[in-house]
This record gives sequence, structure tokens and C-alpha cells, in this order.
Amino acid sequence: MKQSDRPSGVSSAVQCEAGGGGTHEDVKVDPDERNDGQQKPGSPEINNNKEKTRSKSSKQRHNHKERTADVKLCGEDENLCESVQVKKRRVKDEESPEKHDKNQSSGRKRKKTSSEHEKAEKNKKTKKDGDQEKKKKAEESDKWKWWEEGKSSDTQKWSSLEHKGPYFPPEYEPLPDNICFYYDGQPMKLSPATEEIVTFYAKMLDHEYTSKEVFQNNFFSDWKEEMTKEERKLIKMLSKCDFSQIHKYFVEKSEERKNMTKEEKQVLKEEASRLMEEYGFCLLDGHREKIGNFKLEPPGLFRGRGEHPKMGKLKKRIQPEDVTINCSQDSKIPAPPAGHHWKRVQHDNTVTWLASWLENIHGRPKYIMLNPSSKLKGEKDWQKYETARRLKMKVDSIRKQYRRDWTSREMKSRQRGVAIYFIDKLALRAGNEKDDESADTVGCCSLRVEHITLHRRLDGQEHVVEFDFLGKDSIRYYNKVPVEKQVFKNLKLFIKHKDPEDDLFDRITTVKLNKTLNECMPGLTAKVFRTFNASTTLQDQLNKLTTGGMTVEEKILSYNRANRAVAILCNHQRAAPKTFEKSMQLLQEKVRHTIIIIIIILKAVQRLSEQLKKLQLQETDREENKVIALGTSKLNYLDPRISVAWCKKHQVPVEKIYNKTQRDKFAWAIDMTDENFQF
DNA sequence: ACTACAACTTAGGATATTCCAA
DNA sequence: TTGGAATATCCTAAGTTGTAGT
Repeated sequence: MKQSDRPSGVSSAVQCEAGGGGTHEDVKVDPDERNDGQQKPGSPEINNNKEKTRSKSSKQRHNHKERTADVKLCGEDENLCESVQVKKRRVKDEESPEKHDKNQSSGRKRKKTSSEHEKAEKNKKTKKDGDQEKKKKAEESDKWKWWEEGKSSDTQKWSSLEHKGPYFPPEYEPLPDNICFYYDGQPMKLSPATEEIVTFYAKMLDHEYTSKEVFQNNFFSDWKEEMTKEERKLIKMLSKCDFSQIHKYFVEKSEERKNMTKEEKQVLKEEASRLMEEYGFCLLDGHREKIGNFKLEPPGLFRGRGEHPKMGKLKKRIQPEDVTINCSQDSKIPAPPAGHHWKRVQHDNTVTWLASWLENIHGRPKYIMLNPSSKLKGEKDWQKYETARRLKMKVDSIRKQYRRDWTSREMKSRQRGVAIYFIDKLALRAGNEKDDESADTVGCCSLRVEHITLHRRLDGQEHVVEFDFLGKDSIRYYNKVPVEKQVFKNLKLFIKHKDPEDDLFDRITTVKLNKTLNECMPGLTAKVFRTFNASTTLQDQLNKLTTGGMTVEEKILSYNRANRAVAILCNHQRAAPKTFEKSMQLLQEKVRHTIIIIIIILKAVQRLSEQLKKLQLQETDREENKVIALGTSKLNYLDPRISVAWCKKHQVPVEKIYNKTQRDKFAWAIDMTDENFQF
């Protein structure tokens, strides 16, 4: 039962026609079909099983890149010679400038009123309303309708920027005297720095990964680095360390937090909002904009996703001396904490970040940036969807081109053609090369031979490719896809004379692939296909699933089904909620119960059947949503105007589709879109 | 052309808050 | 009123892509 309740996720759910043309119109989201007893992609058990030991370093693997002979391919298969002459056709550029033309976006309402005027209007109105109302309205009128202004420069991100700098997490509070670390059975007082690291480990004790060898080794060697000489001399083995008392202490503490009175919680809340008030906003070009992550990341133990080779390493506390501040020259420079100084203060208006530092795990930069509701993020987001819409106009010719590449005499063109086909048809990510310092995950270009299995026929279908690999965040991608004969032949060719751990596409890289795409359409890269296919799927599904005469609840179910189709396409998953089975049974029980009641009390039929209907909708919705995360696509891939237009057209309150945060982020779309907008 | 790096988007899990039925 | 489920928010890891340097 544990296994059987796992839907296949991707496998049978997304059935795309093998055919370059209409790609995703046959997305099926039939809950019954999805329960085929296959393991849920991405579940922990799976990830463990799926762990593939890389027998070669990526450098070694890289050498295999050149392995496929770049000879004339004639003779390898009977179709190879047919298009020897065909040169890569130049696709006409449709030279439309990268800038989105806001006035041409369909459904766009041009507000004639200046924002000044609106402000005055609103303020006037508030006079007679209550205090609460007044505040709300005033806030609203403060909101910056940046989308009503002309497009701003691509390179210069701001002309003035002022902020308070990042918020530093509180210093370490040593443990009380009665709480102790034990080594080899003996209590041992540790130096504060050493003790702090112990608390990181102790807090995680009931997590499964503290039992992993990699985690323990990384932790122990990083911990030893931070010990005093004396401590290092004494503490030789992690297995002799006893953190249980400390662990218990923190469990109790968190219990206490949970049991705080309303008043105590209120105090905490006010403290947080004071912090937000002070550090959570910046002044950008005269507008108060919300910051996304104004709190610096506190120290702790790194836990990457999947089988990460660096799990358990110490993530060090960030000091002011590590932080670079970015703000405008003439602004009030944020003050570093007393007795400290910043690493650097710069005034670079070609970037959007307010502060940055290097994290010590990978040595990569991290940034403090604005909230998605900000102009800087919103405009970029809008632009992204406009690029995806431009792809819509171009996609037919691109599909034609990659199909031609399938029969090219050049190996690299064939590989590129198949790779773009996968990216288009399956919404795979580009798949950059990764080093050995991170989890072994892949995308399209980094697929290895071992990640696909070719089936001449399978389950009554021809030319089936079985994908099985760990993608971003070590989420498993498992899918059986019928592909066109020529693709199948090419794949056979690509894997010939290769070992399982060799690259499937050894003649191409993401950079080359994106370069090709860019020549087809300015601004086109691999990830645009995900946005494009996601939004196209949503639009198509909404058009198909929504009919007149539906109740709002039914329409919402339609919307969620459409949303789900996208999530399945993009392989957005989540762990099935812990108590799913139980709550589902409960829900089913309720449905049954309601049915019985209806039979017994005929008089109440009208009222109760409505109740039943809602429950059933909820049931279906939840079942279908079991392992599907809708949020990501909603937030990142789906042109919000599709949803807004749909809401307006079908009189569905937009609040039913977007929560507060999402309404803030998509304020531009909500404001500008009318019911006729089509993606 | 290749590499390294910087900057930005996308992502799932953890935690906090809200909601709803008993 | 309360406890557990649902939902929202927070957090930060992990991708992609553009660019500068060689």
C-alpha cells in the first residue's frame, strides 16, 4: 500500500503526441490513470535507490565528449543520406526589439489618469471612511504602478537606492550551565564557538541525515577546525560524542515556544514587524520597495538536497567584514554594526542587489535583493512572459528546423536537434555541466546514457524512450515517452559505443544550444520553452475545461486541473502530505456520509447536495494534487494575465486564484488585464 | 572557444498562521 | 475552544544565463 498509493507522477500523466507540432494539448490528468502503482518520483526512498555512483569524475566523463566520431554519418542508418545537402537553414529573425511593447499587449488597459490624480482621488474618498479603511486606502494609493510607466533601461537598474543594510542574526547564546555536552560519557564544557556548532548538530538529531556517513564526516572535520587545541586533543571520535541532553533541551525549548500565551506571541509578532519596518524596505528611485531577504542567513549546518557531497559542512556566521553594500553614492550609507566595518561599499546601478557576501560552502556569492512585488522583479517577470509569447509566433519554424537537424550529416546538429526537441516536448531544463562538489543531478544537455532506456515497443507503443534521472533539487524525473522514429534512431546512434556514464549529447553544451536558439529568436534560451509550454498549456486547458453554466467551485476545479497539467509537465513535485491517506479517508467518509444523509432526509436534499458537491470537488482536487506542487508554476511560469483574464471572463474572484502575496506580485497583471487577454 | 564568475530565477522543504469541524 | 489540516510565508539551495578574461 505504501508503494501502490504513489502515482507515477510524470510517467503516464503527460502524454504528448509524438509530433513536433501541437505538443501539449493532450495532457491527461485523470486521477485514476495516475495511480498505476509506480513509485512516486522524488520520494526519499526513491532518491536513495536512485543514487548513482559516479564512477568517473566529471573531468573524466568530459573526455568522452569527443568520443562520437564526427564522420559522415551515411551508412549508419538508411535515412542518413537523404539530406546531406541540407545546410542549417537560416531562420529569419523577426527583429522585434527585446523591449516589450506594453501598449500592444492584448487586454491592456491604458490608464489615462496620472498617479498623482489617483492619489488625490483616493485621499478624498478616505475622509469619510473609518480609520481602518483610511489606512488601507492610503497604503493602496502608495503602491507604485510602475507598469503604467514606460519601460526602463535594461542595463541601468536604478538611479537612486538607499537602504539600511542587512539585518544580522542575533549572537550565539551559550547553553545554561545545567545543559552539557558529554564525551565518552564524561561531561565537558566547551568554548562558546565549539559549543555553538554542537547545538547545530544537536538540533538536527532526529533528522535521518545526521545518520549519514557523509554528513557526519563533513560535520566532524569542520567542527574540529573550529575547536580549541585542547578540545581537539580530547575529541577524537564523533561516535563518542553525546548530544542528547542538548537535543532534549532544544526540543523542550521549541515546545515552550509553541505553548506561549497569546500575549507573548503578540510581543514577538510586534518585534518582527518592527524589524521589517526598519530593515525590510529600501528606497528605490523615490519609491519604498520591499526587500526579499533582508535577514542574513544564520550560521548552521549545510544540508544540500539529495546525496550532496557537502552535507553536514559548517555554514559560517557572516560578519560585516564579509558583506559588500551596494547603494547610491549620495544616499545615507548603511551603518555597519558597532565596532565593525563593511567589506566594501559600492555604487553600481547596473545590478539590482543591495548587499552581497560569499557563502563558505561553495564560495558562491549570495545577495540581498528585492521582493517579487517590486518593480525591478516585476518588470523582469513581465518581460519573461513577453519573450515566451514571442516564442509562440516562432515555435513552428523552430520545430521545423530541429526536425531538419535530426537528419543532418553532422553529429552535433543531430544532437542539438534532439536536445531542443526534448526541451520543447518535455520541458526539460537546459542541464549545465556540474562539478563533483555538488549532487549528481542532470538536465537535458547533461543527460547520460544511463538515464535513458530505448524500447522499440512498449505497452503497445512504438519507439518509447524511458527517462529516469534526478533533476534539479534531486527530484526524480521518470517518464516513458513515445518519440518519432528519427529521434529514436538518433538516440540509438548517440549511445553507440558509449558507456552508461558517458554523456548522451557529447557534442553540444548549453552554451552552444542557447546560442543556436538565440539565432532563431532574440532572447530565446532553453528556459523560455518551459515558460512558453507552461503558459500555453494553461491557456489551452482553461479554454478547454471551462464551460458556461459552471458554478464558481466547478470553475475553480477546472482551473486547478489546468494548473496541475502544467505542474505535471514541469515535473513540479512535493512529498505527499504526511497524513494524506488518513485525511483522504476522512474526506471520503464524509462524502459517503453525506450521501446517506441525503437518502434519509429527502427534505434537506437541496441544501445537502450542495454540500456534497463541494466536498467532492475538494476530494478530487486534493487527490489530483497529491504529489503536485502548483505554486511554482503559478509563481514562475504562468503568465498571470491568463489567470486574471480567465477570472474576469468567468466572474471568478481573483482572490480565489491568487493569495495576497501573489496578488501583490502580479498587481501589474491584475490591473492591466481585461477578460479578452489571450496568451 | 572555453572557463570562471557574477547575477539573477526557480524550487522544495520547514515553519508559521489560518481555517474549520467536532 | 481546540486540534489538526490547509495554506501562506520564509528560507535558502540549486538551477540558468550573460559576460569578462584568456
